[in-house]
Amino acid sequence: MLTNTEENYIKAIYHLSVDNKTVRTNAISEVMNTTAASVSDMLKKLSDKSYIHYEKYQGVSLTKKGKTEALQVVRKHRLWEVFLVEKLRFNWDEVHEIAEQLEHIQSKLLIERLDDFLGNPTSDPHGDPIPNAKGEMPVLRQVLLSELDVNGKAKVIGMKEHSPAFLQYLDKLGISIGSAVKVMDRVLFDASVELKVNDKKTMVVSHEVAKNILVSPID
Amino acid sequence: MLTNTEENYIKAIYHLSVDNKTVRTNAISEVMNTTAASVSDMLKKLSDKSYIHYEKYQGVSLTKKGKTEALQVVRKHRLWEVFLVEKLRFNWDEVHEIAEQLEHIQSKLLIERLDDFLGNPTSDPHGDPIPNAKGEMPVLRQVLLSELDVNGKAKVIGMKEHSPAFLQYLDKLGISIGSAVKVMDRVLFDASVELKVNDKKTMVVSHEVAKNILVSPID
DNA sequence: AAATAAGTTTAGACTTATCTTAATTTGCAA
DNA sequence: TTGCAAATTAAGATAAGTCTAAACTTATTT
Ligand SMILES: [Mn+2]
Ligand SMILES: [Mn+2]
Ligand SMILES: [Mn+2]
Ligand SMILES: [Mn+2]
Repeated sequence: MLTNTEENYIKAIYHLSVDNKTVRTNAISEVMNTTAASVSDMLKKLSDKSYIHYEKYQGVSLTKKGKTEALQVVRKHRLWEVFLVEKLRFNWDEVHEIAEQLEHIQSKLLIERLDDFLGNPTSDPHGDPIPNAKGEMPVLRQVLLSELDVNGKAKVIGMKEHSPAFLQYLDKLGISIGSAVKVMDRVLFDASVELKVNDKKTMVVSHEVAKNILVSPID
Repeated sequence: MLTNTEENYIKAIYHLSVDNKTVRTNAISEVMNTTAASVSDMLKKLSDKSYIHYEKYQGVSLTKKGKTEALQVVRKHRLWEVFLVEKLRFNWDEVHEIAEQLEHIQSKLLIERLDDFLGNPTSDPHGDPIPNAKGEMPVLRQVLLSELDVNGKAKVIGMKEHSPAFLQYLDKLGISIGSAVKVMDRVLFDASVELKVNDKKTMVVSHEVAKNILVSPID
């Protein structure tokens, strides 16, 4: 089986594989908080066990086997986060560290029973999708921020408009992919949206802006 | 903090400390499935960290600190077992291995929330008492086997009669302290009890026998 | 008291997993 | 084509846990 550290490396590679580009050693060393040399060691090991495709100096990508493994770890992490929030009444910002431990518990049966117990959730408390037992990601419901109900929470998953002016404006507001947003209010007059971003900053954006932000609702 | 292995050693010492006698190296090596030499190494380490009282060649006992630590691990183990059986619908004979992993998860808050979520149970699915957050063992409810309801499950915690004849008879039946018993039926005519022991053997014992066996009901 | 057996400890070393520093090599962009 | 950033290797350190073999202690017999 995989050690906890191996699982963490594979998970890191998975998360760094946003587009289908190869993942670089330095990128991994950064998220794993270690040196490039250590990463090279581990890449060799993971390659020998055929969890990754590895060509020296060219970065890595997960094999089918590696991706399956990564998705299982992600699945466990997110299911445990749901458990902690839904059943044990943790806040969504308190659960990550504990889930980092729980995700390594080995028992297929346990995780299937947990999944059922939680009602087979499709996303975790942060709005991230939960892969099913086969490692398939659910298709995310996606709506425009302008369509979200008042008090609705969601996670920003993309922008419809890509002009620098728009993106720079979002930057200034502190809104980016992955941001958690909550609609605090909607102005009747012009459909401007009062938002809370990442549970911190409150701001108002115009309807024009809101209808260019794609979000995935969090139940 | 303690490593998982250190926690397991301390727990083993705790379980071996039935009376207040000292625990011998060989006894530990047996339950830990390792050699006496390895145990000696570890005892030195645990002694240096003052989890145990250790005099060479004289066996060990837990210090106050060590006992507290042991009870926390036992508490976690048993609470997780309750969770697995009560919430995830595992059978009581399927939960031990998983609890062996879960008992090492580090988070005070988690275990307190879990305890509340489970309704602050005082015994685990095997009838073993669950220490509270302070490490105090609950006083077990205890009744005579003769008083247990039909379909009631319990754990044997002692005998009232201590004659060799009685104890040898119990031996032959396979009933000892720690045995799980379930009352399958009670004969109206003479109050004989039909029992299932350790989820396996079914047998009939007289009322005279049943009223000399102390048990602790499992809810 | 010596001898013996049983139990325990020490010495020394091994394994596995992971990390580090300090070269060295490679790929690629200017 | 050269210079540099990125990546790899070499060599070794550390930590945790384990083992075998030899030495030692304690208890029990002669
Ligand atoms: Mn998380
Ligand atoms: Mn999450
Ligand atoms: Mn158990
Ligand atoms: Mn138990």
